[in-house]
Amino acid sequence: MTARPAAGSAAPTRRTRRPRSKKAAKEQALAVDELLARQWPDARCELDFTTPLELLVATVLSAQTTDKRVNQVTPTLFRRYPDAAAYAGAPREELEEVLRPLGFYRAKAASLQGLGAALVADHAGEVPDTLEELVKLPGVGRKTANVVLGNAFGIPGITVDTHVGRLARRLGWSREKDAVKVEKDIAALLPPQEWTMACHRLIFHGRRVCHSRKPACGACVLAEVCPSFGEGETDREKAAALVTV
DNA sequence: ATCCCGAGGG
DNA sequence: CCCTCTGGAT
Repeated sequence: MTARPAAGSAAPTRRTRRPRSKKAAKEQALAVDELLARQWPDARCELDFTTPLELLVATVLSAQTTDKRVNQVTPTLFRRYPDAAAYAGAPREELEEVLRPLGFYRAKAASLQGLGAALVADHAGEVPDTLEELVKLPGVGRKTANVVLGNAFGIPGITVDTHVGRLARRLGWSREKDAVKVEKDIAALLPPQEWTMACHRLIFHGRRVCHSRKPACGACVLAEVCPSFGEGETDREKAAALVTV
């Protein structure tokens, strides 16, 4: 435990707000979640799928690729490879041809083959519904596993991708850069039933407003509750944001 | 040039 | 921790 300055004393000048109580932190997180829910009522998983296997495959393919482009290849993919065994037995070149527009197509083709083989070998061809089992599958990391849990099985999962990690830090929810630690920090702030949708909202917001390089703070509904408001903008933009608010 | 809801390997 | 895998949009 490190000593903290007494409340109300001449506060040390720091960029971030002084440490809040656990209760206040949770209230801020809930407020953020509600504001984002209002702003992005259509936030959801944007990958097209009808089964856990389809979502698992689509999520593996979504690495460094837009969901829109994944959705362009998955109809062909799902028709051609209807089950885990089909991916395991697919000719490598045939798989690569379908995946080529996505980027990383050789690695992704290998992932899908290995994934199909592992599902057949260890799970009777079915997609497991626990984090531990999912992350053991080749090509499936913690982020992919949580997407499948939350969106195919309805099991609360926190998806820490580039957006969720960045927004969690800007919102003061975490100071960590390690995704697993960020996940724990978010888990302590929001109730499990909010986890999956909260992540979708954070991702929507990250893509449309809270950009990595040039966040549009002037257009952000979280301006009043965000400890990072105004950071990362040019002076001109900061001034514009202030007069707009 | 930089960015996309990453994962695995060195 | 870094690097690589990859291509299309902006």
